Amino acid sequence: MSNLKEVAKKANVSITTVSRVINGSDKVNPKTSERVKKVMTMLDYQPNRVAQRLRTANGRSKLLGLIIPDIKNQFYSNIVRGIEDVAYGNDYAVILCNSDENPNKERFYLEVLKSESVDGIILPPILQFGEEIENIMKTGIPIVCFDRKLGNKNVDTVVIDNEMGGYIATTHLIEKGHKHIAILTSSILFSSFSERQKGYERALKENGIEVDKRYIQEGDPRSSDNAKELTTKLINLENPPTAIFATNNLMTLGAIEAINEQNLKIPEEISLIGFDDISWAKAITPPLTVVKQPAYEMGKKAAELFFRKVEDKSSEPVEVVMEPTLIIRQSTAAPKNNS
Amino acid sequence: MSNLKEVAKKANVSITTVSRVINGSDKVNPKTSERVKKVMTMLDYQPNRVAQRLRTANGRSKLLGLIIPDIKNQFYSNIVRGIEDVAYGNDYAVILCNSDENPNKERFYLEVLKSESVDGIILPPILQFGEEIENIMKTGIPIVCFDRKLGNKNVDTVVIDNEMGGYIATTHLIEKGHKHIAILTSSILFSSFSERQKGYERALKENGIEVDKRYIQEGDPRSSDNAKELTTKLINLENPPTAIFATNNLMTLGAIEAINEQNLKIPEEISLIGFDDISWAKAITPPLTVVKQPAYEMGKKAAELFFRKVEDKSSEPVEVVMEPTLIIRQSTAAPKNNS
DNA sequence: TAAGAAAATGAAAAGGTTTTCATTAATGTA
DNA sequence: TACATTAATGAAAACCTTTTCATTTTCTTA
Repeated sequence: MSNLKEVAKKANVSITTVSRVINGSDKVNPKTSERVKKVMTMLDYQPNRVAQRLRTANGRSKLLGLIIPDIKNQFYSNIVRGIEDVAYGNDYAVILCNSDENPNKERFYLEVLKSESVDGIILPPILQFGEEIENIMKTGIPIVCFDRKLGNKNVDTVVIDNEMGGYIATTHLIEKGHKHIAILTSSILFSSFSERQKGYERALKENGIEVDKRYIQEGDPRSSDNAKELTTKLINLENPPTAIFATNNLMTLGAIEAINEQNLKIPEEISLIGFDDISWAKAITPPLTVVKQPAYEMGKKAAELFFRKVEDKSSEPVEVVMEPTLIIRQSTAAPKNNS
Repeated sequence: MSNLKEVAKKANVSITTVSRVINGSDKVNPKTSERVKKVMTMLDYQPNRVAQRLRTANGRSKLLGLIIPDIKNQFYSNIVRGIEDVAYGNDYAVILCNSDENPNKERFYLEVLKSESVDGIILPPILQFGEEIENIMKTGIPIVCFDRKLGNKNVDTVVIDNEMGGYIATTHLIEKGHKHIAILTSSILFSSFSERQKGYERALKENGIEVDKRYIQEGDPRSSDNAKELTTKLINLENPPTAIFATNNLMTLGAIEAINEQNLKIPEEISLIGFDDISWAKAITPPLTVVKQPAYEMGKKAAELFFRKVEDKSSEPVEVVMEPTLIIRQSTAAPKNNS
C-alpha cells in the first residue's frame, strides 16, 4: 500500500502538504491541492487509520467502541444496527464487544478499547462499574450509556421511560379485568428492570390491587429457560395469576414455552404481555401484545450523542428519555372467570 | 496512560527490554523480567495496541474484521457471537461492519479494514467481489469466507451443505405426501440459495414430481415483507401448493404472516418448513419444522480457520462443510385432500 | 517600488511500539 | 589465564501520520 511519502514524491510536494490536503486544511493552494488529489487517486492512496490514530491522541480516530451484553438478543442487535448506521454515516467503524454482563469480560474489553484509542465508548452500564467508567471519562474519552442509568453520574444517557413501560403494560391488563397479575423480572440489579417493576406496582396500587409477592418472580433475564421455570411455577400456584407481564424478550419467550407446555391457551386461559417488539411477535399465534421499545432509534440516538460530544468536547451531558408504546395484539384478553 | 518509556525508567532498563518482557522473549534475565513485570502492574501499564499495530505491519495486531449483511438477522448474530467468542479467547477484538449486501458499503468497509491493518477479514462473499478479495489476499491479509462460496477461488471457507439442506427439507415434505411444493428463494445470486434450490429440485425429480416454475418464487431474502407478498401470490394460485419451503428465516417469517392473514391453518391446510432454527421457532404455534444450520458453530469454525492461518501463514486453504439437520416439529403434516 | 502582511509550503518532532544491530557482561573451554 | 561463546542489554531506526514552527513565496498598500 502506498503512503504519504510516495504521494508527496509523485506530486512534488512535502508530506505536510499532502496531509493538509487529506484533512481539508484551507492553507493550501487550490492548484496544488488538485494535483495532489489526482496523484492520490492515481496511486489508490488511502490514509493509514492506525497511524492517524496514533498521532491524533484524542479526537477523531474514527473508531467507536461498543459493549453489549449479548448480540444474540434482538433488542441489542437492533441497537447495534442503529449505532452502526450513524457511525457509517460519519466514516466511523465500530468495535463490538459482548460482555455477557460478566465483570471480567467487561473490564477486559474496557482495557482493550482504551488501548485501541477509540474515540468513545457506548454501553449499557453495570452499576458496579461506576468507578471505572468515571475513570475513563476522566481521560477524556466520551462515554454514552444506554438502556440503563449509571447512578447519578454525569454522563450522556439514552433510556426509555421504563417505569411508564411497566405502568402501561400493567394498566392494560387491569383494564382487561385482571386482578391477579404476575411479573417476570430480573434478579440482577438493573435500573431498567427495577423501574419496570416500579411501574407495575404503581399501576396495581392505583387500582386498589394489593401487590402479591408470590406473583413477583425474579430470574436471570438472559435466559429464557429460567423464565420458563418461573412461569411453570406461577401456573402451578394454588392461586395462579390470570395474566403475566414478562419484562424482556427472552423472558417472554420462556413464558410462551411454559404456557404451551402446560397446555394453557393464550389469551383464553392466561393473558401474556411482553416487553420489546421483536420481529416475530406479530407472526406467532396469537400475535403478541407488547410494550415496544424503540431499540433501533435508541441506538441511533446514542450514537448521535456521541458525535455531539466529539464535535463539542465541552457539551453538557444530557439524559434522553424515549417513550415506550403499547402495541395491542391478541395475547391479552379478559380473564376467564372474572372473579 | 503510562507507556513503555515510563516503565523502562522506573525499572531501570531500556524500553527494548520492557518490550521483550511484554512479548515473552526468552533473551531476558528472569530477575530483570520479574522486576519489570512488577513495575508494569504497579503503573497499571497496558501496551498501546495502536502503536503495536502500526509497528507490527502484518501479523498479530489483535484485530479482526467482520463484514456481515445485517446483524438484525438472527442467523448472522449467532455467527457473530461464535466468531467473537473465539476472538475473545485469543485476546482479539472484532470490528463489525454491516454491508446490507450493498457493494458500495462493502467496498468502503473493505478499505477501512485494510486501513485499520486488521489481521484478517471474515465475510460471506458476494460473487462479484472475487477480484477485490483476491487483491486483499495478495497483500497477505488472511480471509475466511462463510455461508457462501467464492467461485473457485482458493480461500478458507466454511459453509453448510446447502444442497443437502434443500434436499432433506423437500424430501420430508414429499414423505408427508405432498406433491405441490413451493419454494421461496432468493432473486439475488448467492451460492447458498441456489444450492438449496438445487436440492429442492433434485428431491422432486428423484420422486417423479415435475418441477413447476409457478411454485418457485424468487424474492429479496432480506425482506420478510417481500416473502409475504410472494406467499400470498402462491396461496392465491389457481392450483395452490400444499406445502411451502422457505429458504431463510426472514422468508419464513413473511410466509407465516401471509398464511395467517389468509386465514389458513398450519399444518392442516398448508405445511411450512423453514431454514434456520431461530430461538422462537419452537415457541410459536404450531412449533416450526426447520432445517437447522449450526450458525454459532459456523462462526466459531470460521474464526478458528482464521487463527490457524495466523499461526501458520502458509497453511493451505480448506473448505469446511458442515451438516444441516432436519428438526421436525408440528408445522408439517400430510396434505388435506391427498390428491 | 519597497516594505509589510498574508498565504503557501516544508523540515522535523512526536506518538508508542517492535526490531535490527551493536555492545557489554557472563560463562565455558583449553 | 586468555580466548571464544553465549547471554543479556541497549541505541536507534522504522512504522505513517499530524502538528508546530520556521521559511519562502505571493499579494497589498502607500
